[in-house]
Amino acid sequence: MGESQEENKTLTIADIADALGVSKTTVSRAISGKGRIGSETRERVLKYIDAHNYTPNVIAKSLAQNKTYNLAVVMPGDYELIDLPFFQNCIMGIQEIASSFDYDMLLTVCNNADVTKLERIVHNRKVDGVILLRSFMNDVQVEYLQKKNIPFVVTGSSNYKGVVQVDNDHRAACRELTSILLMKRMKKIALIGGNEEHVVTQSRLMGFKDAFADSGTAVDESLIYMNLDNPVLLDGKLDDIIKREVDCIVCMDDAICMEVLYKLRREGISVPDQIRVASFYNSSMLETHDPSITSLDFDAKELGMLVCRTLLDMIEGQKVQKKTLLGYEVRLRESTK
Amino acid sequence: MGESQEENKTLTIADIADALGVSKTTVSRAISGKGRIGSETRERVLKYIDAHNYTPNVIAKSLAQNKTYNLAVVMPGDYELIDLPFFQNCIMGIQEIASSFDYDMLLTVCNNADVTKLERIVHNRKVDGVILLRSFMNDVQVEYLQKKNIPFVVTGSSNYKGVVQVDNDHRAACRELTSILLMKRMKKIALIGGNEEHVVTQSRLMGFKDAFADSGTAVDESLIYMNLDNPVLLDGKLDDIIKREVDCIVCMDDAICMEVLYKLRREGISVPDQIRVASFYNSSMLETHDPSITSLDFDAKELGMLVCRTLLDMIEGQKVQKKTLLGYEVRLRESTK
DNA sequence: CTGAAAGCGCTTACAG
DNA sequence: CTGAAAGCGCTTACAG
Repeated sequence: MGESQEENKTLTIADIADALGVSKTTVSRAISGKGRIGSETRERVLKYIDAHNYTPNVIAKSLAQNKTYNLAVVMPGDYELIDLPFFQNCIMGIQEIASSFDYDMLLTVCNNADVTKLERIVHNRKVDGVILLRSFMNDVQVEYLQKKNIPFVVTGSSNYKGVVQVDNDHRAACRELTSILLMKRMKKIALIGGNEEHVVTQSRLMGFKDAFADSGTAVDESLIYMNLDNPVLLDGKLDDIIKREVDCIVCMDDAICMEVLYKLRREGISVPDQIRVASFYNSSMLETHDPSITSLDFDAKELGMLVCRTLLDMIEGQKVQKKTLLGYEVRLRESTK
Repeated sequence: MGESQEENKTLTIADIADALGVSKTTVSRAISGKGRIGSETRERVLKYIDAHNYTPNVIAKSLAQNKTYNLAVVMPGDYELIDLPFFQNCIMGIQEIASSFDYDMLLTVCNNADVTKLERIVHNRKVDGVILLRSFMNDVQVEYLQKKNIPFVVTGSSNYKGVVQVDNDHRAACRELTSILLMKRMKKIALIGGNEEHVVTQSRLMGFKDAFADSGTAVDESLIYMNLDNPVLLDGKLDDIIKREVDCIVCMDDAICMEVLYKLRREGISVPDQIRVASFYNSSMLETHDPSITSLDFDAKELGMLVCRTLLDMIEGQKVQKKTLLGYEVRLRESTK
């Protein structure tokens, strides 16, 4: 009796203990690998588990250990379409690492203005840690998480003290690309940037200025146009920029770059003959564009993987590096010939 | 004594019971609203909870109720870039509904060939139900979920029996758009489709054929090109199609449509003067394209919301409609003038 | 209307 | 090396 194998009845640790004539403690130890246990006993338990296709109840484990084996990933709600591949690849990277450690990923969408979704998740104790996919100069999410003292990592850079961050080295990348443009004897370079509230915008701006400093040239501040993530505003400014007959337009991101290219086409201005164009970011759009557009290239998936690994380390209580910078590549293409 | 309010100590139901001099049972009932309880007692408990910022421990609740308050959303791993906004909007819709019912969304990426990630989640009992963002003619995920007898809903259509599905009415939409093209006296219409394994591809094909049947015209099967999601293959076939001097090219999705437009531009063939173009799907790419491209428009966010609502109903044990069809809009633009 | 008690399926001091 | 027992924070028959 009791020997029948009902496939549907989900096994518990108690069932296994009964079947094997050992205690639940022993079974638990065999599974977790913690605590002393005879290797022969362990083998027996493991073999039984394997044969009967047992999986521990993660919820019960969670309650006992006060851990959820879940990560929250916060995606900004106001993304540009063109940024989607970046987030997506990043998420793929996170997923890959998380699941390999038996963690799951709880995705939520938040605007910087509205953190209630994040609050709910944290307050409900549904996650062991949080990944922010974007950060702001004034970041309500960061402040909330710091206050709550919950492990979190920012994808990108943060100006807040003590925040663990993993980023590509945007500053160095923009510096290098800008230097190349300067070396190609472009004098009047216009820089068009988006939301100044994004930390990455600031990094890019600094990299741009670094290059000028390196070359001993003064930056013409009047050629730096910021906060032009709105297409209508941008369009107006572009009329100015075109009138000023710049050698090159450098766009801080691809959403802006696409608008610029669209405008130039409408105005019948040819790239690169009449004006050069480059972008500080790289979507596949730019690569297949005609002409192809010079840009910077970052590996979003790798970034996601590292962010996730860092967060898991923090959760396990290991020391982690405050700030990790990943590489980049400069893609010189036809638009700056 | 015991009156000090330590902000950091997380309250439990037992603390509240103690403080109020009632039993845990009573507190639980006041919170859940289940079971008989005096309204005065309930008020007292609720007031205390509110004042002390108590949130129930969802994990403990999960264990007791054998429910997780989590949903899994499975995103295909082999998506086209251009489809990303669809998935994203869908996910936004799901999120919105889920969180309003205090459910969270566990996102995972799976190829049809590899369901191990999904299996892990289900096996670990981390979710109460699953949403599949895409389905296949032969769908390992569907088969797995059916076998496991776990509530799930498919976004899109499924040919499997008994699967709950929410979809836009692709067939009717394609029928209507095709009918319009036929009425505009286009005779030779080439249809270019992607992966025949996707259920939606079949629906679109049927809609296309419906329109011909309606108009009493025979479909020229030789003008129907399928499985051309590979750009290189597509390019070759397009040479054929161009040679055959069709009036119009209808693309089953926007990835294909972009390739077609790219090819036509390279060949110096003007749209719509020399050839008309339409797409059975609508990305923002087509709208801003020059010329703008006639296409079908679906509301992905609405779809996501309804899918999620349906799944939640299933989880709560309510009867749900086997198949729900949502509307669409035909966007006639310059490319079929 | 209310409460004592058992239970959900694990983990983990503690004792041996 | 192994086990009995308490505990994680809820829910829910059952009894009153």
